[in-house]
Amino acid sequence: VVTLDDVARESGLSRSTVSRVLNDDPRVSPEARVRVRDVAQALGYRPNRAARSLATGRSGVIGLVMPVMELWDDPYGAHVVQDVCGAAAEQGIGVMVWLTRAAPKGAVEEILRNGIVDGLVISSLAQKDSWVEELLDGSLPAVLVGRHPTRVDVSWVDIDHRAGVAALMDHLVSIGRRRIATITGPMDRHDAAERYRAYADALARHGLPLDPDLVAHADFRQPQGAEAMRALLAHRPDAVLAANDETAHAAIGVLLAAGLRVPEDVAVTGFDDLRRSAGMPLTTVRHDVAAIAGEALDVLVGLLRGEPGPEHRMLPATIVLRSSTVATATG
Amino acid sequence: VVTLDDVARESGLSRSTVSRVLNDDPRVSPEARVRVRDVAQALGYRPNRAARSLATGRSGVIGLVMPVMELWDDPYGAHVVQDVCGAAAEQGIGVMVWLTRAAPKGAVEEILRNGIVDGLVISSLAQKDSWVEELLDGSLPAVLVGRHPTRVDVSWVDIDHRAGVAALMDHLVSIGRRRIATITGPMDRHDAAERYRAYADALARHGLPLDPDLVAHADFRQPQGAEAMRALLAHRPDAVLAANDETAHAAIGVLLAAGLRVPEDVAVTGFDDLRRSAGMPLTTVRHDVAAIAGEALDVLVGLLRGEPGPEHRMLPATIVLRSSTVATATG
DNA sequence: CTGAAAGCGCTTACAG
DNA sequence: CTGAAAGCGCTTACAG
Repeated sequence: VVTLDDVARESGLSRSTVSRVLNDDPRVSPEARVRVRDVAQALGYRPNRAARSLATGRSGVIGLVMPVMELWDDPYGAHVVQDVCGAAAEQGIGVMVWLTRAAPKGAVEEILRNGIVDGLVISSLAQKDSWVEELLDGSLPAVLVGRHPTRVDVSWVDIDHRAGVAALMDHLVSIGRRRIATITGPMDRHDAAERYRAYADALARHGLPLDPDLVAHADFRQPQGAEAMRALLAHRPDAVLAANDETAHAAIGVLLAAGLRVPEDVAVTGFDDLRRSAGMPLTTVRHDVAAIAGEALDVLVGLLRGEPGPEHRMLPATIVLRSSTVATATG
Repeated sequence: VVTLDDVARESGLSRSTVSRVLNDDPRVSPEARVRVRDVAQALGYRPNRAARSLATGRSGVIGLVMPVMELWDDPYGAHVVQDVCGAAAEQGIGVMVWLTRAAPKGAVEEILRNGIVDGLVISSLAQKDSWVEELLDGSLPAVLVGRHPTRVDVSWVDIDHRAGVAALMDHLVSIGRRRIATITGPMDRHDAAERYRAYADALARHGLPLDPDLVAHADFRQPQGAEAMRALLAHRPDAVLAANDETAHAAIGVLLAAGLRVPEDVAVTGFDDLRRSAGMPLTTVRHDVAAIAGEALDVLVGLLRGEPGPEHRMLPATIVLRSSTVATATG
């Protein structure tokens, strides 16, 4: 393989200069810059990451930690993995993934001291995960994705779940719905809890009662979502705010099977807009995971550069109207 | 941080000896071994991976490459990620994950030359993925997970899909079913194609006709699976071999909704047994992804040690009988 | 703007 | 069985 020495020899310059060019150090003459670039290109030079890492003390690799369960619930988790990896790749940063189990004994220690990652992106929607706290108390710079923790001393990036749901509720009320039911997600998850809270808040804001009969619990997945919808049926809602798109699709299936029209008889909303589904076009909130991942990486890179933390970024939630609530919508 | 030098100084031995102890080199006296271990422990020494990597030319990190789509289709993909990471962690090996998109231009180059991984675990069920070929033609040792490629010069680990389906079919025939329908997976995937082939083979073996009306196509996911089952309903099958568990559950839902009894009127089988579902206990084939991941890692570690390849390992498929085919089964 | 030199923390022939 | 020494391929003050 070709090393920095080879490039130096071939270009007639010193290793120092070659190194500077490769690291975009401004203290290099334009001529040297061009020459080095050309030679490096011609020789197909690629810096040795281990050597660089040893010299600088940084690896150019970050860790992504996520409970493996989040890969199950809905498309969200997979999007996080994909988009964090994508955003990192764009910056030449590598990603090591730890999919933690429920009780990751020793895992925290292992992650913190593995000695290969510079910092951490942590995705945990669970309301209380002791291992997250342990990780945050460790020595690695870290940023939380998709969670608004109770702790205010940690950096996080999240979208505004409550604003999104508030917009959906306003929309439902504006089209004349008054018996608005909800199917929640797993309430031990931060995002599900936030969305439910926003549902309750919106009812109050519009002077509507919070009817327990109109609240059904599910787990973000279709089978449970369908079950919840069947339970709701007896109470004749004229709208259903589902905690996510999967659940919304399941609900629509049940409604149609029961001979009801969507949206004429019952309007249905979802949350996420992560994948084009076979079902009816959904009025929903766009959960832009790619944007979240990009922001998270941005925050982490800042921390790695020594910028002061913590940094908090709340991304706006965009509502999209489609035919599950608006009969005339093009979808 | 504490380095190897610190351990050497503190233990009164040379760096060479300390290094040997840490690498389990047999040429060390028992006394030295104990002394070094104690001191290292007391000081909380952790080897610097970059330094070790630079000295040895190996990183102790492998790459996992998988099309991001496989995370969507069914629980299988997520299991691969989880189990490969788990198996690697047990051996102190790190994993970098690349979730490739459909057309990963530049990605192959990036993966091959990123300079940080020693070898690759590649998971691709697509029948033809040009990037897989490119990766295999690269300079990194690699093992394929869950695929039986056309190329015979590459190492792979897979379970015996055909044997699994054959066993399911024998079982269905043995309980008297003759109008056995199937709901396939996406036929451009190797696993789906294998399972379908085994279905056809089994029919022939039992002298049963392959009736096109009894074949419906789906994509491993519930909505399409339900659709396929509805299409099948008109042709009155007495059994349904679904391409995976998700599809089987969807099929059962449709059957029950149509007023049919499972298994009395229609027996249903799945494939995977990856997660405990809320639905009816399924007769299925156990797809032991953890075992596959373990074998794959074993093969890769062997290749990294310089053992000659390619290595091929076909794992047996275990069939489990439950109440979706056997009314008396305990589930 | 450029280069010689030291150093990052390990491993591994080589000599004893 | 043990140690002194060279080397892995970079970066970065330091001097010019």
